[in-house]
Amino acid sequence: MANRRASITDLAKALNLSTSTISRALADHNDVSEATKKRVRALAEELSYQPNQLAAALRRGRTNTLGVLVPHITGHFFPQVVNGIATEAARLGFNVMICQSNEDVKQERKNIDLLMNSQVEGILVSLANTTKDFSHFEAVRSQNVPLVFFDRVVEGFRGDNVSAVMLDDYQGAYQVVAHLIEQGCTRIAHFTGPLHINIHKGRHQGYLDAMKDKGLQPDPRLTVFGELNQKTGAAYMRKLLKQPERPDAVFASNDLAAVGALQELKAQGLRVPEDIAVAGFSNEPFTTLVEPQLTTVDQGCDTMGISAVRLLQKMLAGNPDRLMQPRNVVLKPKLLVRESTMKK
Amino acid sequence: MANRRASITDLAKALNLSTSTISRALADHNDVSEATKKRVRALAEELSYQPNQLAAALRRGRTNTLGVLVPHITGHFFPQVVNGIATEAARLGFNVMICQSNEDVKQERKNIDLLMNSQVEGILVSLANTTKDFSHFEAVRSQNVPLVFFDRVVEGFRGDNVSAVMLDDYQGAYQVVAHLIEQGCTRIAHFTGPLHINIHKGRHQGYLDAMKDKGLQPDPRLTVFGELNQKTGAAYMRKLLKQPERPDAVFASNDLAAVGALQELKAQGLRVPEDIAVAGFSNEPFTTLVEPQLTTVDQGCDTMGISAVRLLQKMLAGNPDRLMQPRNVVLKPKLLVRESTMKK
DNA sequence: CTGAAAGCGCTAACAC
DNA sequence: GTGTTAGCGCTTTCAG
Repeated sequence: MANRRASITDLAKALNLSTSTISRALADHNDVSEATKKRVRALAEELSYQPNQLAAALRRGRTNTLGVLVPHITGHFFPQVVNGIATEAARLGFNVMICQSNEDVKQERKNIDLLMNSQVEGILVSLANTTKDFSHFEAVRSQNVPLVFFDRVVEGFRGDNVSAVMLDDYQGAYQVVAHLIEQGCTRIAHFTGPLHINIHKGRHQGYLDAMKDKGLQPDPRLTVFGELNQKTGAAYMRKLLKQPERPDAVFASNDLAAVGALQELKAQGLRVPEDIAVAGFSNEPFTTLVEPQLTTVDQGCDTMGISAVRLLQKMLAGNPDRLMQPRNVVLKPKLLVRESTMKK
Repeated sequence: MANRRASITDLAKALNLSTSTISRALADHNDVSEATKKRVRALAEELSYQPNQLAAALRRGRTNTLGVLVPHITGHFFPQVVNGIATEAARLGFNVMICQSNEDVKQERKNIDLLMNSQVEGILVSLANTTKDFSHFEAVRSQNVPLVFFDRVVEGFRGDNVSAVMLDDYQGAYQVVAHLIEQGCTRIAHFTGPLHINIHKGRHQGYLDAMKDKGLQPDPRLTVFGELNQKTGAAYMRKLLKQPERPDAVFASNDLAAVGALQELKAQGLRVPEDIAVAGFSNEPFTTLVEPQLTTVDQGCDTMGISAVRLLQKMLAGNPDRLMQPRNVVLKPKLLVRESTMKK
């Protein structure tokens, strides 16, 4: 009843062949006669033989597996990127092992260990937002397991066989603001998160530079710093509307805050975009479900996953004695103009 | 430079000890002297030794890994369930291997093979919606690898060590409709997907029974069958509004269709819920972002994941000679009443 | 075309 | 406390 799984040895005994012949037959080597192959396959099928990857990988010294570590497996962004990773990895013949850190350095460290213990051939990581110490990546680097950071990348940790893929947040924000100005807006407010996080820093700078380049002086009273969610977005909007000179547009660094602003405006009887235009960032699925539909920036999540895997693949394929220089890929975001900013 | 990973053998040589002692020291066995343990640990640290799980698992005959197969890794529902699975599995000391079938039986089959080859100790599956043939699960069952289906379960495939976790869709729909009737609605329309899919069947039946139980005769012209998304939801609504006797409520079998209906109503200048109430199903994140906020049914995704793992754990822990009878867990959904149906 | 033999890195009897 | 030995299931020289 316990039905031990059939092994190559079992097949060998049953067919009165050696294990090597069985192994070769199953691998479809050309130096095995068709007749034997047929017999082997038939029996394998009959016993529903399943090769033991553990043993094969141990013997070969190759697992054909990539490790992925993300802060969350939920939400919109990361699952999308992971999907890109999984798809591209499958295309290249790799399996993928996925872990989440839950934004916790402790778990991040534990998962990196787990991936290393599992003998993955390369690792793709997006950092927990509390990660300040990178010692757990030392082992990865020192054993020359290629490492690609994506989206949330490290400034302080580089080296051979360590690369990064990120989005050009600056560019994305710049495009949004330039578009708003083109629509005739001049007093453009900006909701931003903490500037020590690279995405917010980039988006904020893009906002400032676009303003200046178009000859507008950004009014510091129109930039609001803080948490960015639906609630705070609404609160920030309310605050701004109380000021004497109110804005004619809002660019929020994420979509949730933009929706909050949108709802507050509607609640106060203001029209969007006629009175005040609103734009977000990330192209969350709900941006097409609110009214008016929200202008935002698409981050090409799949592309990020795909690029990350390709980068890894390059390091894997490269000459092992001549490690790859660190390389950064910066992806171009895409402005999606929708109703919430279309004045003309 | 190539920096081969340190092995137990390396440690043994360096310290002039046997591999068994090293192995025991690292595992913190009590029959190794503290002094030796210290030396071993120190060197292991220095060489940043990483145990090779492959070898250990091969030797032990246990991988401590559960396999998960979902139709998608994106969207809202599945990542949430997978999160529940991963969290509970971690709590129980299991690793998790996640695959997606992309709703394709071919890939489903391939992934099941992959999981079996990887020697997972149990498998959690939500079926691709095109899966009609279950032969690929035969191998799983025949080798007594415990199997838990969740959300999308099979009717035709059962056996020892095969269980299922699902949502009581009937109950959820019943609650929604009972609530609508309580709000004074009598002409309640229903948007449903194809009835051969168990979730739609259950929800439809819940709708019918709730009506009848409350003394209302469901009008067949108010039930619309078809694809359920934002676009079709709007279209179905438009169609219904053209009929002479229009509904005073709509219960859509998913949230996207409900939002479509909502938008159509607003576009035609009707008030929700005053003129027509609207309810959906699934508690998608966007249901609190639309206006009015959408009444819906929460499926307790995490709970589903957690239950599935616990069920698996029970089978794993059970007497291997006395296989566990198939068991089904049916989870209770939770009605979330929001603005879109609050008439009173 | 097939077989014998070695070994991937680790663990677990079994000895002493 | 520590060492010896065997072997998990597979692949891969090397011989024939």
